Amino acid sequence: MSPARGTRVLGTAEDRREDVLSTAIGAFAARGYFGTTTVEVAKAAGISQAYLYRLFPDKEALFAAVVGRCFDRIRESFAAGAAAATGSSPEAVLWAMGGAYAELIRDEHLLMVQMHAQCAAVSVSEVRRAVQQGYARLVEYARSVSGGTDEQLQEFFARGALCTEVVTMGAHAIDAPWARTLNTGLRH
Amino acid sequence: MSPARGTRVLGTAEDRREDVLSTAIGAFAARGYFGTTTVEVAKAAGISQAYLYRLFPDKEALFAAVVGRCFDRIRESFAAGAAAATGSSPEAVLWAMGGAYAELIRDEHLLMVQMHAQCAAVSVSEVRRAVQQGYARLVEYARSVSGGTDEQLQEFFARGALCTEVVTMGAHAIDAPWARTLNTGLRH
DNA sequence: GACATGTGAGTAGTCAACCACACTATTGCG
DNA sequence: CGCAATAGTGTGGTTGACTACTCACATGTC
Repeated sequence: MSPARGTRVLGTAEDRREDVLSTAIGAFAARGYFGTTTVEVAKAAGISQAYLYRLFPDKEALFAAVVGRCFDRIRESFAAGAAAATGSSPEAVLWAMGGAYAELIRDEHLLMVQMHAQCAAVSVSEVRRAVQQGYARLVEYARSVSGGTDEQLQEFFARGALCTEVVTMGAHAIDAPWARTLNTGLRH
Repeated sequence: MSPARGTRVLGTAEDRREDVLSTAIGAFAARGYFGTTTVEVAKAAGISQAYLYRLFPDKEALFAAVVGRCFDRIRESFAAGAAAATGSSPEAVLWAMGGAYAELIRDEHLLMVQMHAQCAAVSVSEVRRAVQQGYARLVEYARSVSGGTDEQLQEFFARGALCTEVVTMGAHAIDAPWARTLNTGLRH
């Protein structure tokens, strides 16, 4: 039965948590863990700050959960890329995963949260744990699905790291020799 | 003539600014632009917060200056490495510069400010300008002194980016397959 | 006397976290 | 079925601590 007009409709807390995790990526993207207020996150999710604090114990846990969510998305994109790879050599699979990742980060918010997570990892223990665990899963997944060597995997993630740096500093939109050097062959 | 005992000795404002730029690297390292207070920076430099604001117009200019200082140090380390290179091939020179850089970041503070600068670059215009300019100089310097190709230079900076990520998340101290994969051959 | 170096004591505003309370759904029971 | 008790969803308003930035004033230097 559909609810009467004008009355409030309640969802489940779990639904709301999902909403928050999705919208908070956009909220944290610009100024990261320290520079983003919990009010901004709540507003982005369309809930009150008070309720945000009922969904997550504190700001640290909230951000760590958002970071975990970002890693999940990346892992999913790896899987999609690997599934669509033309060929089964490590090179072909890694190349396809890189392409899927490049597609994923067309929305730059995710990339920036990734960067901010690295920064917060320095001094926020729960975030550091999330980043380490996220990377661990990413590396092992990439290894298992591609069968690449340590060197190939390292190169793969090094290019990802460079890509992140280039985009956060805005070099991908600059037309100068130094920027072209960094951008060469990068599919952001 | 040495000043009388117990009286205050004044330096020049320029000296103080230098002090601040050096000590502020340590202050900003842990929590970055948004997470570090100007009081902390002043305390690290041994001056009052009020005087800090006479030396720098605002927090943004202060942090941008600190970032510029970090890039200067990196450039110096590149020069030292290049000077000590055994051989003049691009590979040899880049390898030597990488080694000097690895030596420089034995003090992890510099590396972390570098990371935080990337993050702040997303939303703080003056910092973004400092990062772009710093990278531009770094890339062009590395190119001119090594004579490397775009591909070689890109690989060089990609490994630097990976190194930064690994250290900020603490993976260089972890003994697990995924961490070893990322660390392979990295001289942090 | 003129100017530079340097500080204590603010101010107006912001932030994370909390609490009392209102509203909605579900369940138990006669 | 009726209806009260219970549990879950959601918010306005507050608080105490903190933050970037300022100003009047003191001290040292030429």
